[in-house]
Amino acid sequence: MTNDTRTDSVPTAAGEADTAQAPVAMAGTLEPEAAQLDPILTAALHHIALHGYHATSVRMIAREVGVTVPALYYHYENKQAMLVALLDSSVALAISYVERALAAAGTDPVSRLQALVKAVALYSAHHRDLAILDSERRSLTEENLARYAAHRDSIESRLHEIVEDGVAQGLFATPAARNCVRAILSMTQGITGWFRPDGPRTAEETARDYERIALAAVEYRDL
Amino acid sequence: MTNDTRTDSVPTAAGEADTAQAPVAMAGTLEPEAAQLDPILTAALHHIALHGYHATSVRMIAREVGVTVPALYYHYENKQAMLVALLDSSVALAISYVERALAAAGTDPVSRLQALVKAVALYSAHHRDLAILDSERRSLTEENLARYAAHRDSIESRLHEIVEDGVAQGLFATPAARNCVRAILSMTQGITGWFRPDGPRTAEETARDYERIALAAVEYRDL
DNA sequence: ATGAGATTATCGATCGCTAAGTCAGTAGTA
DNA sequence: TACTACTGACTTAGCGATCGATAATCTCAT
Repeated sequence: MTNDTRTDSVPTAAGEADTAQAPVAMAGTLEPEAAQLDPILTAALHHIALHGYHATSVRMIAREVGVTVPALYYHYENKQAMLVALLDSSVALAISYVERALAAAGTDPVSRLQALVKAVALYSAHHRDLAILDSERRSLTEENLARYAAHRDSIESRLHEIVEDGVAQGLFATPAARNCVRAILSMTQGITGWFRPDGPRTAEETARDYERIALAAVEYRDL
Repeated sequence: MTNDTRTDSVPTAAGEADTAQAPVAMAGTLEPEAAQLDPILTAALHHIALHGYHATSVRMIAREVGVTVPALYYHYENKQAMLVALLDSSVALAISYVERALAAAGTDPVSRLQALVKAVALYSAHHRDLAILDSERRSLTEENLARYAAHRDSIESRLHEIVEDGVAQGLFATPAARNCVRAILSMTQGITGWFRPDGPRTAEETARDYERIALAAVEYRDL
């Protein structure tokens, strides 16, 4: 009972004292909205992102929350339901980044490609734990995986449209659009693997690098 | 105690007819050398690549090999030692791909970049199971991880040298060499996530796409 | 008095791992 | 050739710990 697949987002103020939004011309501001996770999911995310789903026991989660194990099962049907809820939140947040960026990006394939790459890069850097969860999708049951994959693929579809558009308009010269899309998404999600918030460069600087690399990858000639 | 952390000499003489060993180092030819894994590691690889280290029990491995659990412990000190042996094999094979390709590539940064990307791409496509193991490195103990990371980083260092070289010679125009290197490696390793040997395109065709994308990414102007 | 939300206590299954025994093959000795 | 000793490669049996999950009960605020 009481399982909920919806993403409950309580719109409290995102108390993140982060660096100011990048004043990039014509690109909409992307505010990292705080992922509103209940204490159980927060603890689950912490452990799963660090050690993986199968290496995380419900007892670890309960201990971190400060409750006993059955309290977890009052809110979630089983352990898998917690992973599902986390992946739902994760993909929802990623898509909200992308939608918001594209909505502010106009119709030019160049600025749309930049916007999408910036969105995924900032999401990957600002929400590393959630973004890393993507690698835990193989622990989903078949139907849960199918649902997740559908949402996830929507981002790839958006990117594919943009690249095809750019090729059709003669802006991008890549002869391998499909693999270009895969490459761009792989490399941008790869940011989760090395980016550290206390590292030498900010997420915004990193995102700008990746925007340029992505434009170069599709062989945009006027860089 | 039969402990032995180094290259395990375990029954390898499984009479399996595999591809002929042809250590030919012709320019542009990368012979995928068969990964020589004993039956235990073969079974372990199969399960771990599919479901992950922590989701794989020693009983599953034993069952697939056709022996009992203690037989596994006669050859490997513990479960972790099997993962270590697999990751050792994996990184050794990857490096052998890269070394062989670079040895045949001359000194031109363009052809060296192509060679390295081709090597990693073909490794990722031809040995998906081994390549996917990279994501299991977080299940290593601290010192095992350090050893693995050192080997793994050597490939990144090689690529970084090549890119810096190309920039110094005015061949590559990228203003973000470090992130370019990360992006190229991420995207190329990402091939393991979608490539299927029975898919519409061969590993070699895919590798050629990625060579071009990588050259474009470092902003090589004469594509 | 009721129900949301937590607790105590415990279930059977499975986990990684090991002590001790079996047994075929090989080397050494006469 | 025949007997002995030894070793490598396994098996049977089972250890203690932990796993995900549940039944029954308790505690309050409404």
